[in-house]
Amino acid sequence: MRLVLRPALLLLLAEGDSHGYELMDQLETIGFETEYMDSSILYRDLRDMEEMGLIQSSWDDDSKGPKRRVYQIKEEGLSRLRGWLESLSQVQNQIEILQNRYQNLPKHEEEK
Amino acid sequence: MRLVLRPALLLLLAEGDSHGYELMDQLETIGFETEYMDSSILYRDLRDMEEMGLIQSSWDDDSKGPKRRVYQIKEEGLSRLRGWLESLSQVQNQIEILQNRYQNLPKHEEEK
DNA sequence: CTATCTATTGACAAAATACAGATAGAGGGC
DNA sequence: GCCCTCTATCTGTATTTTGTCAATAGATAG
Repeated sequence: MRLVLRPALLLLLAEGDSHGYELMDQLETIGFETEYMDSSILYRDLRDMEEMGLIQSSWDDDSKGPKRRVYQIKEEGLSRLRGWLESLSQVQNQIEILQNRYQNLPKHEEEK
Repeated sequence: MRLVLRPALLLLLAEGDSHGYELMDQLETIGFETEYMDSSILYRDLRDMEEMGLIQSSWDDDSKGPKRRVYQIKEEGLSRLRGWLESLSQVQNQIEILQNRYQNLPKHEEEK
């Protein structure tokens, strides 16, 4: 889900420059199961965020293998990240309420 | 977002039968800002979940005003709710990691 | 020379969301 | 009666977002 994916990508880039293929791996450290993820979504999000002016890219020609497009976070990316994290904490709050109220369902007791 | 909306609707129905218009209000108790929400999405989600066999509806003709379609959760709805809550706790985990790592960003210190 | 890993991109179908109404009963104010 | 507001549900359609699948291409190991 983009809801978490984009903030995750921005955070990783805030921690250091990276390229798509590497970000894919790094996402696992944030709890994403990238084995079931299609990478095209990630690349698309990166290009979208570049269009939005949150990150910028340049070709890394020195590395071996196919060329990499290396992304770097911009100031606007950092402030957007802050904003996204704030709205994510609202989501977190909603989920927490759901979990709590589920535990307190009357009929639920018997199934324990 | 459907990601949280549907589990929220199911939970409310697990707590007791209700109809669309009332659910709209009840959503606020789960942290939704329904003033900015389009009700058509809610009604569509309810009908979708009925098609999925998670809930069932019947007309309440006794109430005054326009007829209400009252929804009731089914067994399948309850087990689906469990499943959705489990995947939501993964999301919760991801968000938590993001928040923590954001707090630990090196450059971040200066801006405090 | 072919299979695999690295790395990015494009095209199209499918699903979700936003937006903008249509319909309709009940009640209050004038 | 007429208008307005509140309750209540539903439909259509445009737009955006996602998912899926495949194409391309350099490097390396066998």
